[in-house]
Amino acid sequence: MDAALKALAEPRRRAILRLVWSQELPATDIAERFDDVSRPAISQHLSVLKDANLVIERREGTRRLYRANRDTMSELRAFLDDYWTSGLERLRDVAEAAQARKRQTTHTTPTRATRATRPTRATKGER
Amino acid sequence: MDAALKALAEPRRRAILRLVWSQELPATDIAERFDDVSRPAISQHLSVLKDANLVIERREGTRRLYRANRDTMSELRAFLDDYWTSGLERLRDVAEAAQARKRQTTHTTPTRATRATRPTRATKGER
DNA sequence: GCCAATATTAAGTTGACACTTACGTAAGCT
DNA sequence: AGCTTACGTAAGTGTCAACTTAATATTGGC
Repeated sequence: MDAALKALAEPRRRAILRLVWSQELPATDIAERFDDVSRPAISQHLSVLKDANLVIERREGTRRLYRANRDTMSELRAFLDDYWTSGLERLRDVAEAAQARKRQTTHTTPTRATRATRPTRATKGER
Repeated sequence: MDAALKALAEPRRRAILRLVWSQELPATDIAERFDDVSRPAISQHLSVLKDANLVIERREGTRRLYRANRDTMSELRAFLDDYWTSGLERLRDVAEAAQARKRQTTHTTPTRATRATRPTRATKGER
């Protein structure tokens, strides 16, 4: 999902994905729509999209036909919908935020040494 | 919308956005959750998120409080839902693919002047 | 086998960007 | 005023990724 999001951050790839959204197209056809970029560039973009599972490649003779993988797109949407609101640590964070703030205003923090209540780190590992 | 998508491509920023999703937090509190990155780095991320309209900044004394801008998030979702399926030029593009291919074999177009017959390129300008 | 067509891979360049440390700035204390 | 806290900005660095041109697979037809 991380890969998909990163792949979509690039406008050119969104344009490509759009082209093959409702049509299967060979690489050449896709590259021809872009007059400001070389064919290898498109090929590389297609590779990224394929790795992110956003397009599906089908070989036919010497040609490679691409079409959007809509399933991944809906998975992505589900991910975006859930990601922020998925609870549990959500609640923990909120609770400790208040406590952290309180710790600060209640009294002039005597020292920084009171590290006993170390705050839970944000999840670096992306869930 | 482009900026929002690009901002979300970075995992750290997603983590930050998650932190302030249901709570307003001062910059320091946010930075404290990340032990593997410096405070200025977080500040820069917050700046990006703010530019992308994904968070809202509120000043209170010397502190700056951040919270997620959920409106932008739902706009983004709507954008993702519509972008690929929004028809019209979808069909035009497909139709003109063959034409573009044909035109290439003819004489090199002398000037860009023929605006009327100019093919609608894949939207580089994002819609 | 050889050639042409289709497309990716290799190698290198460039610009963006996620970081770092150092410094600047603004608001509240005492 | 001077100090501290809270935070952003400047400047520099290393890495990554989007592109280029040149070279390299595959496939199909002769």
